[in-house]
Amino acid sequence: MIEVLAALAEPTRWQLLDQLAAQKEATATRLAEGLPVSRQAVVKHLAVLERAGLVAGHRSGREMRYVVRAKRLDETARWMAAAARRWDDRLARIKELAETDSPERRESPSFGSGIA
Amino acid sequence: MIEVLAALAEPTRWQLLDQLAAQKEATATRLAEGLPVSRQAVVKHLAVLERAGLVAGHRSGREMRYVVRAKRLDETARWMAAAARRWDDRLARIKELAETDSPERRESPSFGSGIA
DNA sequence: AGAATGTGCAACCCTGGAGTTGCACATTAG
DNA sequence: CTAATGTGCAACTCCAGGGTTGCACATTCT
Repeated sequence: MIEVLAALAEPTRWQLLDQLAAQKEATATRLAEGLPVSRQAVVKHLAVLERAGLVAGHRSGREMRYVVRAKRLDETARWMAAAARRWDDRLARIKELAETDSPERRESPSFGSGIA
Repeated sequence: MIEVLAALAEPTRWQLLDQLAAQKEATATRLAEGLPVSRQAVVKHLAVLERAGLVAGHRSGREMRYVVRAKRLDETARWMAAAARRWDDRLARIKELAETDSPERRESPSFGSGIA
């Protein structure tokens, strides 16, 4: 998961993904023509994206063609949404407990070492 | 947006976020106790998270307390889901055009320089 | 006041990632 | 066959980011 996020945390890679989404298939050489970086840089980016599952490559003769994998991005989005919900739930739970358990007390000792 | 993704592309930061979601509020010093890194490292991480809007800090006396911002994560998740849908739509469009326009032709010249 | 405790700043390593160039090898085109 | 085109590998530079330590300053506790 972290792998996907790391892959997405780079502007150049988004450009590649956008181009791929616009053309369905493309080679590293072709993609590099539309960007201010060398072909090799693009190759490396594609490798990262492939490891993350955001792109898939297949060879066709001497060419290596890549396709974008929208599914993977969607999975990640859902995963993040779930995490957000978890956080919300936990915080709501804490707040509720604080009010129900002892409305007059402040500074919940939840995690403390108890020294204070 | 890239800023948020970059902030999330780091395991240690997820640990911080998880701890914060479990405790609602915590200081850098406190968070560092539960992790194998120095307080200063935690401070830096919190700064990154705050810049990304995933966390908010407010001072209370000599302490600096942080709270997790689930909303921001949810926003990002939705943004990604939207991007995934866009990719899907574009590809579907391309496929459809290829079939409707000229079912017998292969190798769409969509992006080509036209030289070939 | 004096000791604890907690922040904030700064200087400093060190590794990994982004980018480049150069070259050898494979596959097509003429 | 020969030239053109496209990949793949390797070595190398550069710097941002994660981590550390040391110290000065602020706030609280007794």
